[in-house]
Amino acid sequence: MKTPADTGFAFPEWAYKPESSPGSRQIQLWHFILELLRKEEYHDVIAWQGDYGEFVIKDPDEVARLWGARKCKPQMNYDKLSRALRYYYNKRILHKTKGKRFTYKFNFNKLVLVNYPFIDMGSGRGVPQSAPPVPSGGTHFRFPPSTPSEVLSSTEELRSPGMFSSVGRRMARGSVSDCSDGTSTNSELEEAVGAEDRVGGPERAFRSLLPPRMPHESLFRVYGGAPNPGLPRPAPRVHPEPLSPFPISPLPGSGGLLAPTLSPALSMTPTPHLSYTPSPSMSSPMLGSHFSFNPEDMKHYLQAHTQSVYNYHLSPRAFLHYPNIVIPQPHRPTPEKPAAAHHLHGPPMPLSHSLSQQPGGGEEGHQHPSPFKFKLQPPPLGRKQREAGSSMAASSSSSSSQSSFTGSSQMTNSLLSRGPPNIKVEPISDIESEEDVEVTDISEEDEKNHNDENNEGSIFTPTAGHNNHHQLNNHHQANGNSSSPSAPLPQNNNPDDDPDDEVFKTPATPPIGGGGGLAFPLISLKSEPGSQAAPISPGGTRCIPLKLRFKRRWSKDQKMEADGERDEAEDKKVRAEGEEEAERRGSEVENGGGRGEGVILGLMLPPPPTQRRASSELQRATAQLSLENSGC
DNA sequence: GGCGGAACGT
DNA sequence: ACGTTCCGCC
Repeated sequence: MKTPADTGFAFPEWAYKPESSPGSRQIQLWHFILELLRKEEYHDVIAWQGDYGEFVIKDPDEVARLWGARKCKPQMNYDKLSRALRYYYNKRILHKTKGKRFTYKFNFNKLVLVNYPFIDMGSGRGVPQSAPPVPSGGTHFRFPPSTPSEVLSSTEELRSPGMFSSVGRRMARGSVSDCSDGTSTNSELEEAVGAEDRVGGPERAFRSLLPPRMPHESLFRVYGGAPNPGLPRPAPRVHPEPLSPFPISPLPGSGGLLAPTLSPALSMTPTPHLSYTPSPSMSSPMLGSHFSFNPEDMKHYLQAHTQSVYNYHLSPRAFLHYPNIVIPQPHRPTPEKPAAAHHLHGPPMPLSHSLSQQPGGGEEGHQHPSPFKFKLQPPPLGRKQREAGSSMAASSSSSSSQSSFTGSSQMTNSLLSRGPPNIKVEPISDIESEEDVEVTDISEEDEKNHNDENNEGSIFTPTAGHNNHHQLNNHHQANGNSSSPSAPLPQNNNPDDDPDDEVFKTPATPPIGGGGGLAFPLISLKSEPGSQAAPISPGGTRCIPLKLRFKRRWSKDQKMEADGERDEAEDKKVRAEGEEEAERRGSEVENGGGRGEGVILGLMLPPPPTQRRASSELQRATAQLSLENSGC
């Protein structure tokens, strides 16, 4: 559809659809809420509160007014707004914090991230409201290229300012407009937006992303940055000015960033998958093991996130650690993937230049889009059906599984590449779900649950558990030992995939491949095989061309997806039965369930090639995010 | 305050 | 799909 080919990413509908996407023409309530949350000016009316993703509407009437202004619905009031919010329960975008008035909580697990990798929700427990969205560094993010498609299609676009320009215009325009109604309340937001317009260099933006604070780092198993295990949070958060959150500020070029900082998105989300899984998605090709991720993949992935970040200027938390991720492999010596390994240690990839390098460095590379797919949330069931159920029975009637999407992570390349990427992974005992582990918690702690909720989880997770373990082992071996030559990862991989798969998978970018676009994958492939050989071994196992690996993985993924869908269906049923609570927790669930849906962000793989939307969408969405304000 | 159905609009 | 509006119920 939209831009088909080009893109590599597919997102969940709600998350990214153009319409739903943040920037989309018609802003969605949750995007709007997020927007308010990230602006200090509105902290008196709405702010992050205690738990991760939890926010409180301090002034319901004002929030409603602002929302009404944005939507040109002067009649808006909290009662109506809250109704809209309640619809998000089913979608799993939000849930109500019981017992607290006007307090809701985002289920970031699944969602967002993609779009808003950086959001910082309250920073977890620790930080109450503040959650500054801004990434550290003061860098402000910029919107991405105007449209995803563009981005995807042409690598250059990302870099080129021109892209932005278009966006900027839109934004600008948007800001101005008022509702015909006469209520022009939106001015405030809009102003902010306007500020955003300015476009800086995209590149900078990337760099800028940094790792802000990591609240829960500990939570995550892996964190990259070896360097900063705990970032002291120096001054990480810079709040942007109220009005203009994203000033132009150029980043510090050089330094910025830790280059490494990768996408936070992951981190934030509870969902593990992404977070960490960088690999998986990417990994598909490479490693299967838990963590495996190729540097390349990671890069791509990260890049993608980064972009998102920019786009959204969300907060950084997400990033946490990507910079160098080290994976400890307690048990098995082998690292994940061969390729990865060397990448990590060794030579920076070509791609890397973009982010990793310094500003002057040059062009960034290319961010080729690679399609990922993610599955996000499960589709909510319609209650209608339920009703129907009376007659029909709620059974599963409709299947609306939107859950999957793909995204591509184009950008990641650079991220990882930076130097020696070390990825640190915390010990994984668990296994199985890397994913689970990874993310976990962040937010959730509070909730206990675990249970089910996961409906979502259910979606994906099929059997991962068992398999995973098994697989994992394999992976490890593969990686480390290489003893198992044949199957190093890819094949079996299911393992990694699985979880990851669900999480995100990366296809090889087939579609894209052709030609025009660049598929990053391709690139990576080339690079790998190339000279650097895998450290691994003689055995050569790993040598498998990435392409093949991807392919294999892909296939699996697809299968997986299929499973996933089924799960969803089940999910729905379950829900129907009643699991409200579960649902609520669902979000949190991630911990446990992990894999489930979340997926998050982006990483999941793409399913059928056909589906994948392009990355373009992604970008588009991001770009639009900013636009949202404009509204009416 | 909060929930969720229903009709309706886009 | 995604609300918006209205409304009854707890």
